[in-house]
Amino acid sequence: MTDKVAQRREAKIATLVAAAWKLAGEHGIGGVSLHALAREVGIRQPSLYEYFDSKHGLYDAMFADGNRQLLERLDSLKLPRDPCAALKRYLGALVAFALADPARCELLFQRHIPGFNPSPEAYALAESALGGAVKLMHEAGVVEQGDIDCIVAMTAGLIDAQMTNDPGGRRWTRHLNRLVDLLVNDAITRSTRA
Amino acid sequence: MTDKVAQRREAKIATLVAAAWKLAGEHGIGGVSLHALAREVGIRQPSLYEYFDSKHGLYDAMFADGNRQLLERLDSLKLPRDPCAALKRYLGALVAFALADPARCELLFQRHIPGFNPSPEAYALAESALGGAVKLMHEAGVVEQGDIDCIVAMTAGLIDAQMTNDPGGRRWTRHLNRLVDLLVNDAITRSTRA
DNA sequence: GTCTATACATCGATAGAC
DNA sequence: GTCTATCGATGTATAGAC
Repeated sequence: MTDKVAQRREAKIATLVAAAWKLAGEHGIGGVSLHALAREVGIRQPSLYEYFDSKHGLYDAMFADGNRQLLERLDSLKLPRDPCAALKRYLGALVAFALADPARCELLFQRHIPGFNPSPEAYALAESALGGAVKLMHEAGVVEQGDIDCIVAMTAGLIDAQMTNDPGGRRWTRHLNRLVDLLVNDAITRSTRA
Repeated sequence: MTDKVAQRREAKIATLVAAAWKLAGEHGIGGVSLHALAREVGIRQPSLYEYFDSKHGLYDAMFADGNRQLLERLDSLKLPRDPCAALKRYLGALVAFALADPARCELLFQRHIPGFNPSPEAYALAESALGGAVKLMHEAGVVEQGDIDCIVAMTAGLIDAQMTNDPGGRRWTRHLNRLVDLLVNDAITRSTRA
């Protein structure tokens, strides 16, 4: 019935998004064009408008899809009991995920698409991933917003430097655990002393 | 003589670059078009090819110009004698410079122009600014490349988070001095203990 | 050195037949 | 739901007259 129809439609959208990721991997996230996407899946470009309202609609679907991939990966982690160790494991997985696909990283963690802003529903998925990190920071004793901001920014800085200057390497990311320890300990020290 | 000609030519190029910065400030660095630039200075678009070989040539001139602005600002700093304080002053000036103009920051410190890579001469200017920071880190006792990388990445992370999430504010940048202290002290501790 | 004119490509989006 | 056809805008770059 209509369920079957909707199901096939969702499957087709998934195919389109997957093809879009393929193109993004080859030409960068900004290099994805609707013409190329249609060619990739064997249809004509105007037919895409049956599935996406606009190009931003495609980006939004990709944004949601990428964040769902991330959440899936984070949810599957077996976190150690020690809160700080758990935080390091969580952030390490996040960093590895970001670096595994530069184009995906561009869309999810950087702002490379002029005029694109994710829909509230898609953005909620991204918030969820960040929320997981914040929760672990709290458990590790990092409660001040400023200290949380620092850990987030430092992690993002490592990702960015690694991807820009040494893609595929470990020159920057190898310092993640040490820096997390450093910032967590500093945050705890200043919190308890206050 | 020919000096006068060359001089007027350089002045015109400077005018063009300034106009390009104006457009970049209004529409983002990627929103600078040669048509708009020509219109801005009252000439026709093909005439620009008298001054730049291509659009990347324009970007290269802007990249060099932006880095010259940065070096000028950094050179004019009165640095305190204490090496760590000097480093903080230097990085603080760099962060302020980066945040003062988002479009300039896009071109100089991020990689937002597909296919653009600065010429060796222009890139040397950027290296010079970074070199100043590295020199101060050395004087402050940070000698390991890994520790230098961390301070650089952390600083860039603060800039990026600040510009993306709170442009014009201080939510992230206010932690710069504290984090520099933290990372410098940690680097010194591990170096002398080794 | 600046102009007119234009080539040439890409892209997002829409109209309407089937 | 997919197609053909096409619009309309934007963009870089070149040829050649003045």
